[in-house]
Formats: sequence, C-alpha cells, structure tokens
Amino acid sequence: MKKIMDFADVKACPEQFVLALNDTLNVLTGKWKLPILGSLLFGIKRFTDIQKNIPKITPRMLSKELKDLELNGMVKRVVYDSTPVLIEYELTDSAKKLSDVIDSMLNWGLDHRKAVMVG
Amino acid sequence: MKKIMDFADVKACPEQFVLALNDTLNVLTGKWKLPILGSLLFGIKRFTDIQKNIPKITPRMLSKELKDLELNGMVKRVVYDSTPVLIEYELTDSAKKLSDVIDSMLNWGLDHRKAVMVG
DNA sequence: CAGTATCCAACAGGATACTG
DNA sequence: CAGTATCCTGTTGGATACTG
Repeated sequence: MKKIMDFADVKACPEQFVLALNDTLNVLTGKWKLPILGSLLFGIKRFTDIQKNIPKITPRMLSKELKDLELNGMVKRVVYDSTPVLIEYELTDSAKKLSDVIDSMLNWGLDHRKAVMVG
Repeated sequence: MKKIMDFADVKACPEQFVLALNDTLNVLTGKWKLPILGSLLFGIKRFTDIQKNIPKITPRMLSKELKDLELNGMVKRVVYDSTPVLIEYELTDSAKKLSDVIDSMLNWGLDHRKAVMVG
C-alpha cells in the first residue's frame, strides 16, 4: 500500500490529493450509497431487486443515488432492448476495488471501538 | 491488512461491522472534520491556531466539530490552569491511526480518477 | 483567547401519489 | 417494471454579533 508521503509531489501539488480524497468520500457518504454498492457486490441487479434488498429505501432515493453513482463511474446501467425493456445495474471495476478501502475503514472502526471502550 | 471475510463472525453477527464502518464514516464526513484532523496531524494546536490553519471556518463550526471529535475519541482537549487559561487540542492515538484509512482512500481515489478519465 | 447566541439558507432525505 | 412529480421535514452549515 502506497502511503501519502510516498508521493513525491504531495507538497508541490496538494490539490489533486484533496480532490482524490473527496472523490472517495463522496462515493461513500450519504444514507444509501454503501447499501446500494453492497447489494450490487453480490451481482448484477435490476431496480426492483435492489429495492427489495434495501428495506425502506424509496424509489425516489434509489433512482437519485443510482444516477449519482453512475455519474461518478461506480455503476453501469445496461438497457436491453427487449419488450418489455430490461434494465440492469452492475458495479464498475473501480467500484469493486472499493472493498480495499472498506476493509481498512472496517479495521480502523473495530480498533477504535475497542480503544474508546477502555479509554 | 485483515479483510472483512477473514472475520469468522461477519455473517453470524453483521451489526458490529455495520457500526464500525459507520463510526469510521462519521469521523470523516462533513465539511470540516478532515481539515481539522489534518491540522492537528502537524502537532498540538490551540483553538485560534486551527482557525488560522483552515481558511473560512467560523468559530461556531470549529467549536462544534471539535466537541464532536472529542466526544468520538478523536481529539483530546487539555486545559492548563494558568492565567489566562490555556487550552490545547491534540489527536488521540486512535485518530493518528486514521492515516492508514486515509492512505487507502487516497490510493483508491487516485486510481479511480485515472479509470474515469479513460473510461 | 476561546468560544456562545441568534438567525437564516441550502440541501439531504422522507411520504405519497402518479406514469409510460 | 422502472422510475417521476410534489410537497414537506430535519440537519448542515453560514453570517454576524457578542462574552468571560
């Protein structure tokens, strides 16, 4: 794993690092993004499949978040020109790699819980 | 780095993992938490020092976020009983370990930017 | 210096109903 | 099935002024 200080240009040009960090934060934050990505980690899904996977999400929010994730290169929306039209959502390769980030967040979170308990 | 599927009980008891993940997200999200943690990574600081470090943050927001970070075990607030009273903020050990998470977020973010560019 | 107090705007998200 | 359209509430954050 490359550390931030390994990047030679971090001091010379910090803006790109701030942007990259914000990108990561943006695809994770909000009430529904992680549940949606989690649902799609188990495979290609249709709109109503995702809705069934995530209790209490409304179609409005699912639609909004899927558009946002698509715009940010996390989700591919595939339209099959059958009758009736079939639409499927799947994760991009980039999105699948997010599991590394989630693992590190999980590890820190579990450690932190222990630390806060005793402290 | 331990991966989520390495935890034997992840399927039996997923709630603690959801909580841990949310903890991590909660100490990172919002407009000011990361800048504040970043400022304190360079050492112990006083209220107005942090304010000088972070352009445009108001005392209201800095006060609110510092309280929140303290409550979540990220920041220690130390009061020196001199006259006038001196107050310093420093990161907890747990907060310092966040740099691992930030590194992984940064790496993913930089990769993702490249992937989205070409895609 | 280290904050509070008040008021206000913007946005995230929810409830419900409707559509090609 | 795969969404939109409206309307509404709560939270986040900003502006400005003030305090021990």
